[in-house]
Amino acid sequence: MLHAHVSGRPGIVPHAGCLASGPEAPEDALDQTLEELGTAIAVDRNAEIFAQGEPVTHFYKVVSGVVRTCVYLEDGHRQIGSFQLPGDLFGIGMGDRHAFSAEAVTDCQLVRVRRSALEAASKRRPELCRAMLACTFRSMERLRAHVTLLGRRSALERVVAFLRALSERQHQPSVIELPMSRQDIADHLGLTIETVSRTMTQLQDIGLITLDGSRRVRVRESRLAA
Amino acid sequence: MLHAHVSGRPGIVPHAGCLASGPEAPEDALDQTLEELGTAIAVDRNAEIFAQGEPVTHFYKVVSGVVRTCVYLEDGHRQIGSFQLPGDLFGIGMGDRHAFSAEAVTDCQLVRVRRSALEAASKRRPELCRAMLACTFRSMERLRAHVTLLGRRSALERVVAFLRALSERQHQPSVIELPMSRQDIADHLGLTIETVSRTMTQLQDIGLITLDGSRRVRVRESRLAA
DNA sequence: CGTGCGTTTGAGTGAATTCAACGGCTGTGG
DNA sequence: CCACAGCCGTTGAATTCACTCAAACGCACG
Repeated sequence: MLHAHVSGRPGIVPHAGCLASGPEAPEDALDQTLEELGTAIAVDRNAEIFAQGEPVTHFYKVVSGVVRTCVYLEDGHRQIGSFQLPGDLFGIGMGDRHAFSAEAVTDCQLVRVRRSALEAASKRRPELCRAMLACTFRSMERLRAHVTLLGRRSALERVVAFLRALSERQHQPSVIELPMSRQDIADHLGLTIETVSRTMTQLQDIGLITLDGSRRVRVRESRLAA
Repeated sequence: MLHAHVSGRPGIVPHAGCLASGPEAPEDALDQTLEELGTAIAVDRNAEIFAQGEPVTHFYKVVSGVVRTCVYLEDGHRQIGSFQLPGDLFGIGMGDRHAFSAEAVTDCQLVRVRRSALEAASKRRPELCRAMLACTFRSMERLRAHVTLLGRRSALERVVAFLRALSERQHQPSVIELPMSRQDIADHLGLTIETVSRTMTQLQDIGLITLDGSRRVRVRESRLAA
């Protein structure tokens, strides 16, 4: 079911980090401003929020659900740069055109803000600019961590790191809900779907995790040590 | 370690893929401010500029030479996130501690600015904050491009992309000077030194490039097609 | 109770790594 | 000026890990 249903119109802008960014002190003002200036929209699972190459007209915040930002390569491959979880901002950038696409991994509730509105507000209120800066830096930290992950690590290390990152943002750290498909995970970690699957079962065989269906992972022991 | 001669440079240096960021319109103010507030320093080849985990006290701009920013992993591996070329800024971030190290690839002339000084200036002058934001966004674009590169591409594609990015920042696009070692390139592309070497000679066998010593590459034909 | 998609599992292949040795440039000291 | 040492880069051989191709499984949905 590929079908959009973005109340209003399709969207906007480049994204943020690697696996989300939680709200924090300096961003409270930004967060609040987005809510004030923005409008709530609903997006269906797998719907496109904005496409690579489109003009950047809006910024977004995830209220509920999960969003993926990805690049489609000439050879048909897809690279998922990051997943956005509730509380994360994405689409904030400077370019006139989106460098990547954003798509809903699950049904989503988003807040959408006109780029022009946010820019106008940030001119009046310098602290907004500082908040955006802080937000962007944190996105960059995560992106950098992802570069390190993709650099020279085994399939097992990648999957473990991925699960750990997810678990850190979950309420119940010992039970990880995977909102995305194996294909999504593979495209994020630079692996194939088969390798992700094999690695998961390998982790189960080792005794690190227990698979409860394909979308739920129970973590044995307290921690996923590398 | 102190050495001046920081003439205001004309705005040049377009930037490229995953290699640094060149000054542009919105950053001119930032660029100029750095020169005003900062002091010139010289750094020897392979010297450490700052280390992972150290408190963030300064920001830097490359005047001449090349800098690498890298992360050292527990297992001893090193991941080079990016190379900074003349005109590029680095070390700008929000955290109290550096998430990565910076080292001189060649002898370098840098401009160093106290973090506190820049922050104070940016409070007085909102346009500085906006300039930093723009600068950071561009860094992020490059980082994102690098993630895509590392995701799922062959050694040949990685090396070609790397050479292309370098050539785009070179005065003579058809002659690429490599300031860094094979090990540096390998750690940047997520490959081994042997694979980088083999791929280079392979490119030469194909007829795409000519190696003129290990640090100079002549590009045959006009373009390095993917 | 089928149908279809996503996931798992299997077998074989291939690209990049590891291990190992050689070659060549640079800089230093005789 | 030449000889040598040390480092960096290249090349070779064998191995390994992830990929490709292919088929079976299982769960959700109609």
